[in-house]
Amino acid sequence: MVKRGYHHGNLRQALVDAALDLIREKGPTGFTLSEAAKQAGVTPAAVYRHFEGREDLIAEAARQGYEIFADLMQYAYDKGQPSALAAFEATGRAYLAFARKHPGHYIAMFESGISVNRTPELAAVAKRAWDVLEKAASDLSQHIPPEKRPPASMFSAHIWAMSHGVVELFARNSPGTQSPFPPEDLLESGIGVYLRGLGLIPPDS
Amino acid sequence: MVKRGYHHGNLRQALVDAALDLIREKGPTGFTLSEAAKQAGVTPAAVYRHFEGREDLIAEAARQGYEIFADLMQYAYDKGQPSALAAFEATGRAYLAFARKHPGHYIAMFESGISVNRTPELAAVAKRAWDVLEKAASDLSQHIPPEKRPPASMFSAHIWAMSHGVVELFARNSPGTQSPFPPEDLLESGIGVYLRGLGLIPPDS
DNA sequence: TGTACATCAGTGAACGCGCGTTCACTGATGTAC
DNA sequence: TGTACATCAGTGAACGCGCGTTCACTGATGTAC
Repeated sequence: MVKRGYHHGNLRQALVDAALDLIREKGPTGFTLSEAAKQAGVTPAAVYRHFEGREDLIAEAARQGYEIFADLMQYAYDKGQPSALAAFEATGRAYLAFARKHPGHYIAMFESGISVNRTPELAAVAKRAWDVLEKAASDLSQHIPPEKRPPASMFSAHIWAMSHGVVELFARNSPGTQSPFPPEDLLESGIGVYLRGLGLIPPDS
Repeated sequence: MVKRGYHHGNLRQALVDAALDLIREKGPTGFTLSEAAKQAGVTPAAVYRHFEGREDLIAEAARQGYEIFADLMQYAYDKGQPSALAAFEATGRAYLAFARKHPGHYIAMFESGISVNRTPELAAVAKRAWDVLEKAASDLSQHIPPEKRPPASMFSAHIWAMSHGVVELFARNSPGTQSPFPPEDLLESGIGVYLRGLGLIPPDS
């Protein structure tokens, strides 16, 4: 435990961390500025030294999430090189791994209702993450004859949609109750079938 | 405009309808029991003649949504008969059509945080909808040699995940900003690639 | 058909609560000389 | 090295608000005779 007196030292980040905890535990609805302040050991009013308000705090949590997310995607992509297929599949797995490992960030990003266009910084970092996936899809589609090749943006949108759907429906408690299969397997097999449909892996495994 | 005096006549349903409107407009967070009551032209206290409370009202909205949803899925399935492929594709389209046409219901069902296991009725009707999709997937997979055939529940989970992902990311305003493609096209092409991957439609369209 | 009465579906006032936000303030820290 | 002072980062009290919920009530409706 770090000693502190009147001045906190790093209150801004402590508030973001508290917000992430609360968002994870209680959902974006249950999160309150006052409680985040309390958890950081500080008066609600102190929050206003660092953020414009409640929304601004959530937005910062989401921004940090996108930053981590983009880094993870980039790392997965790099690690899969030089195989375009390996790189692509690694980014798919990274998506789910991120959702699992950083649920607070994930919720702040995708379920809190804050728009990615809220600030230019937020839009930029979201685009960075997205671009990694699109790059991986683009690399991979070089193996498809040009006349049969779907646009990389469509390709990656399909994968993003399936990944997001698996997370929302099966990797969290909400409406899909529990999954009939582990979400990781579900996503991996789903992407497998999809890639087979594009002729990128052999028709029979 | 229907005349009414002291007694409303059909307050229960009027409250559900008001809730659906508010949920659509302001999200599940923005929805308040008091406002729903006001919109139905009634005192907040009157709500308690018909519902146990706020959550119960949302749950009823979700239940009605699942009812409509299951009916739509069933109708699409039936209409596609006797072709298993046509039936399956129709259910996929029905998913997106439902989300578009009944956004309030969709949000209450999938984004409001209420659990499908809240009541037996809710669980039952959700299962009914889900079973139609699984049946369609099961019919269709009869055309796959048994040893290569994925479990129908996995098959349908993939499709559900992609459908849900497309809706969440691209058919609503939230984080995917706007889609690079119309969501309907995105889902249709995604499912097409997937079915090709299962060998259910010819490799080259 | 008319009356008495039970039941039902609403009212309206009140409650306690926690929220986000504001404000003047003060204690701690850093810096110029 | 010591002192004066500006700046910074917190406090704590207060605010107005709308929320969900409760309660005793009353007006409207339906039914038995």
